[in-house]
Parts: sequence; C-alpha cells; structure tokens
Amino acid sequence: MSERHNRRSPYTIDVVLLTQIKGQLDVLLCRAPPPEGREKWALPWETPRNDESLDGAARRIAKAALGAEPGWLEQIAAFGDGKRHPGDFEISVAFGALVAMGTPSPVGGSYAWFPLGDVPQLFPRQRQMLDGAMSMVRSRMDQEPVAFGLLPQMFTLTELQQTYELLLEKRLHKASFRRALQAAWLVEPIDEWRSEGRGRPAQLYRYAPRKRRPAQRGIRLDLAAAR
Amino acid sequence: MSERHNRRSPYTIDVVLLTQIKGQLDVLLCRAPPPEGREKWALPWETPRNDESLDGAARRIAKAALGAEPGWLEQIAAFGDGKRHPGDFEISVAFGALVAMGTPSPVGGSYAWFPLGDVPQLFPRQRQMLDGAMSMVRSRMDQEPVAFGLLPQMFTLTELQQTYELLLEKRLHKASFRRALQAAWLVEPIDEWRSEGRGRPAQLYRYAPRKRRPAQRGIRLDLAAAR
DNA sequence: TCAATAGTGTCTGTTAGACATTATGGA
DNA sequence: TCCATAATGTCTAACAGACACTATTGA
Repeated sequence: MSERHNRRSPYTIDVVLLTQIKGQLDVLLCRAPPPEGREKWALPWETPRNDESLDGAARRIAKAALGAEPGWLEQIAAFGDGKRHPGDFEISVAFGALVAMGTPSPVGGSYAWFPLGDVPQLFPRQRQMLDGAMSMVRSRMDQEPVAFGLLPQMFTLTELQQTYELLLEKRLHKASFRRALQAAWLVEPIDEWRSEGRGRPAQLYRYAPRKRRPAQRGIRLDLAAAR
Repeated sequence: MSERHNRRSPYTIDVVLLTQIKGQLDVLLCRAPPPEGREKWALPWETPRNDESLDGAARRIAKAALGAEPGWLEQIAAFGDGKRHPGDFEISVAFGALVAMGTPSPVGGSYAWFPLGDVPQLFPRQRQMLDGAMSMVRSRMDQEPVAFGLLPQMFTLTELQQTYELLLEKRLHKASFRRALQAAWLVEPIDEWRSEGRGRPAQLYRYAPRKRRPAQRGIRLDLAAAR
C-alpha cells in the first residue's frame, strides 16, 4: 500500500450540534475528547475513516455523540488559518446540525449541552466554527425551512413561531406569521390539542411541506443593503 | 523540524473565478496545470504554503491566474468524497471569486474564460465546486450586494439590472428595480453619461453604499417553502 | 422624421403589521 | 367569575408590478 492511502486523514471533521432547550439555543460539547488536561470542552470531532464521505463522517460523529442522527446536517466551511484545535491538524471541516428539541440527551457521560450565551472557552478554531454555524443556519432560513429541524414531530404554532424568533433573533407578528405559514403550505394540523397551563389549548401541527410554484413577488433589494 | 510541519499541505485550494462577458457568466479555466495529457481544463488550484491562511492562499492563486486581485472572494466549502481532482489530494477547499467585467484578461497563455453554458468536462470534484460557487453566489445575493463585484467602477443602471438578472436568472421590472435601488442607498450618480449606439445616453453610477437601519418589513416565509 | 433607449409618474392589487374580537380552557 | 392563551377577522399603509408617458440621442 502506498503511504498516501494508508495514512490517517490529514484533517478533522468537527460537528456543531444545536438544539433548543427552554427557549434557548444550546450546543453540544464534549469534555476534552483526546487526553487533554483540566476542565476543557470541545466540539465533537474525529478524523474521517478511509473512503468515507465528508457528510458520512459528520453523520457518524454526530450519532456517536448524540445517540441518534440529527434531522438536518450541512457543511459550514473548512477552517484552519493557524488557529488552535484540540487535534493538531492543519485544517478542519466543520458541519452544523440541528437536533429536535426533546431528543433524549447523552445523559451524564462526557457530553453536555451549553446555552449559546454561556459557552465555555473553546479552542479558537472551534469558536469560529460555532459562530459560522449560527450564521450559516440563519442564512439558510430563507432558502429552506430549517426551523423544523429543531422541533419534534408534533408542535404548536406558538412553538414554531418561537423557534423562528430564536433563529431570526427578532419578534414576529402572530397573525402575519400564521398567514405566511398558510401561504407556504409547510404544516398540516393534526387532530390533537395540547393544554399548556392556563388558556385555551393549542392545536398540534406537523411538518408536511407541499410543492409550490416559487414565490412570484418581491425583489427585496433592501436586504442586500449596506450594513 | 518535525515531519508534520515540514511536509506540503495535504489539501488543495481551488478557485472559481467568475466574470461577466457579453451578457453571460464565464469561469476562468487553466489548461492542465500539472503535467496532464491531452486537452484538459481545470480550475486554478495549488497547495497552500506554510502558515498561509486559507483566504490568503486563495487570493494568491487568484492573482496568479488573473494578474489582478478579484474584488470579492469567499469560501464555498471543502470537497472530497473520493471525487477525482487534478491533484491526488483527499480534500480541496474551494473559493468563489468575482472579477469586474472588463478587467484585462490573461490573454493567450494557458488560461481562458468559458461561458457557463459551455464549460468543458472538468474533474468531477471541480465540477462540484463550480456548481457550488453558483449556488453560493446566488444565495449570498440577498445578504450582501454581490452584483457589484462583477461590474467596473462606473456602470449604468441598465448594466446593473442586467447583472442582477444574470445572477437571479429572471427578468426584473425596470421601475421597481430602480425604486428598490434608491431605497437601498447602494449607488450614487456621477456627472458622466455614456451613449450606447442609438437612444438617450445613460447616466453613470458608482457603488457607494450608505449605512441604513435594517429593513423593517417582510417575513418572507414563502421563500422558505418546499421545492 | 423615426427608432431606440433612458428615466419617471401614476394606478392597482397584494400584503405586512396593527388592532380588535371571539374561543376555550384553568384557577 | 376572571385570567390567560389560542385563533381569526378587519383595517391601513406600504409596495411590487404594470402601464404610460416624457426625454434625449443616432440614423
């Protein structure tokens, strides 16, 4: 065997696993995966196996950390630039993934969820990945219905709206949100209701996208304006 | 010196250089950069030098191929998955770049511009990169004013609209386009006109973005609908 | 003069956001 | 009963798209 095809891959795959816990976005971190002193947390990472696709490796690593496969997974970018990484590899390919809220977590063990506002210090390269994951997810929102990756099979429209608000980082108008939702044919009511403390029970919905002709209206040049 | 820090980088940087020629998008290809038989074209690529950032390497490669630096350059993604590449490296990090139309081309030599509809057969991995570049540029359009990267310093509003139409792959309404442009504070008229054959001469503009409060209106959930 | 392109004003149907109202449960 | 939340109807200002019109050049 040639040296080239036998050696371990000269790069790592790192996965940013995101979920929604108590109205906040959380990221899954692992306690110092390779032997690394003191209290240090890191994104799950590994080197890919032989002849494994990038996506495939990312899925495998996510599954190993989480116990289940994430609903949505996409590459963020390659990172390097001399920034430190738990492994000593020149570059790392980062993936972002969304986990349905309520998915049984890797209890105890060396994994834990951290709210985005309260993430411990990471290796600089992984810190970049986390930031990249957030902007990637946010920018994908207007191209695919990403929010459903954070929700369980059944959800209320209020939960769905809260997830959108969490990702967009802004409040949405209830009536407008529901009208837009109806126009987009993304969800379908099911014959079940959930009572949340006081108030009228909310009907449950499920994600059931229907094919549509692409939206006609809108140039939306405003969004492309200067910062 | 350790073997790790002395060896050549185990990955490549590939650059998708795009420009606008005669109302079409063109990509810059290089005639078989490493000794490779027959008539074969490839995206410009190289391995990064020691301690060079990913962006820096991409800029250097772009400049080597083009003679000038591209106005806009951004990472697309890492590609691998066993797809063939002109170099025999496990992965490649691809960058997309926009070149102002009219930039003096690398005349003769081993470089040439190819219209997107008429690209010769590429190495599979580089074909993926080209497709990735296109969808990346298109998806960035509603986040930053990407179109100006394809235009020279001075341009007419009709040229600007044609560039938008080229990138969006659809016709735009003239009056609406100009209204949106005015609202976005992206351009500024200069005291110069250009006569293009018949008709009334068009005023020239230049890119001069002004800071604005983010657009208020629009949930635009439609765009996130099912395909 | 006509032809061709640049640039602008007005109208109309659509819709985001605001507001108000009804519906339905728990305390 | 009062309160809290769900869900929906109506109004209005903003705006995308259509159309028509004026402006200014070359042929």
